[in-house]
Amino acid sequence: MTGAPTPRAVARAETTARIKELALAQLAESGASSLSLRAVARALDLVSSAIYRYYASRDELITALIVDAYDDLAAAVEVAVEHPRRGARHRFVDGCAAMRTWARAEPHRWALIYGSAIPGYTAPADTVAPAARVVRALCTPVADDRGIGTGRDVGGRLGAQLDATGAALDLDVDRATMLTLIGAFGRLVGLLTLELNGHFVGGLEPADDLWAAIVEREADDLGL
Amino acid sequence: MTGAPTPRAVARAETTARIKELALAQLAESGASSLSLRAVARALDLVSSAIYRYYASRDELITALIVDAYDDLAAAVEVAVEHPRRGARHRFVDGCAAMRTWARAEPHRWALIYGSAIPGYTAPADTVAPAARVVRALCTPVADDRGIGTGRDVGGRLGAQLDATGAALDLDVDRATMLTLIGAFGRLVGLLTLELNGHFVGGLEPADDLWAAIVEREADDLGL
DNA sequence: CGATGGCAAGAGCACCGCTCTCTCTTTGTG
DNA sequence: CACAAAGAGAGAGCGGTGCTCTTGCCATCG
Repeated sequence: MTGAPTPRAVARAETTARIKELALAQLAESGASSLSLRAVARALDLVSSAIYRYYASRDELITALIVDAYDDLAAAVEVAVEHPRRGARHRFVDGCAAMRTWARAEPHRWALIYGSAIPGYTAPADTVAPAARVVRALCTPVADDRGIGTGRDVGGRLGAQLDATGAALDLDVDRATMLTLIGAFGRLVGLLTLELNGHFVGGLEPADDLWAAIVEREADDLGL
Repeated sequence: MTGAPTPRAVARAETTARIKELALAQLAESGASSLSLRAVARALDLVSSAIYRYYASRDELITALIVDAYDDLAAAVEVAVEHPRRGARHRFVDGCAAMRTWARAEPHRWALIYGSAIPGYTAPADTVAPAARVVRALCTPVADDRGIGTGRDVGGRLGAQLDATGAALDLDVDRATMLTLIGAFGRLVGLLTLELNGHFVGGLEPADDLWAAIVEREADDLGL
């Protein structure tokens, strides 16, 4: 069945990939909300209606781009974090650096996944697994280094939520560490969002030093 | 000159306000990128081209909404922070709570100011003062409580950037505190963005307890 | 009173997402 | 192998968008 893919199937896969590729290029220079299926079709020498053979709607194309972006970012962080010879602290810092590097290189794709949701557009379930992969990758150095513990435990509803989150991410860390990790991830996302959206132009640009200082502090908080 | 505004000027101001008001309503239910001048015109019983007498372009209308959003959020935080009888820590915590309350009540406006920048749209200079007002309001409890100092100083380029930022915000705090404040603001923005965009639906929703725990930690870090 | 200038209207341009129908070609099967 | 089924593109079309330009009305001010 899968032995010899028919020429038509090959062509279809190729066209689908080209559409995504051209959409990405267009995204890079005009942003998500002005992504035009018609323009993609034009660039492909196709009539606009033909696009709908490949993506049922503009939202479906955007969803594909979102999933790709998550996967791409997650892969970048995973690679950065996967240095077996370095200590946990170095791996965490490298993971953070990889995230910022990716975000600065692909600000439009960053905006796609961590920016404001497109109005009326609700992310389908396909996106949650890739999204989780990103935060999981960033957390693995800490999980691998587990055993330190911050002393304080977290109880109540928040404790249960943290347990559930750790389980969903397949991370074996105590609650207090999980809380710190979520806080760290939130901080990274926030600072990156602010930087990419130009909120730092006043006096904090370039933000390399700021980023480094913050990440070091975060590593301290994580007991790395 | 300003003694008796002509009826025409009054009518113009009124129409301008109504346009903004209707645009805001439309924003609330459809999001920024689907804000339609034509729809606003229809709701106003105006022909679409007439809108351009009041706002030269869609971007200009959106800019007006952005400035309003900053001002509104800043006012909310300022009120929350202005309790003279409470201690600095309480005031800071209240300010953070006000920010989250506002963001959850007006997620579309939050997205407008802290979400991904609209493609091709570059925020005009008019927006930086209101934007600074927000972070300044959040920082005032700490600045009022100054004198503690975290011990460590920050040198180099980052130190200068922190000085510049403190000056731009008209805040008299030492560099290490400024760094912590920026980190705190970034974290708040990031967590709020994640929450509003549904990144917590897995297991952290509702995020009230998470928010409370994070803010308490932040207050600790600030030495409040 | 008469000239000026703000204001609304309407037509129009170039674009958009999406649907429908029609035709042609590839595919898989009886 | 022939033929029905399914896939792919083309084209027309609908209702929507931001924005421009021209035209005519009417309040305002010299």
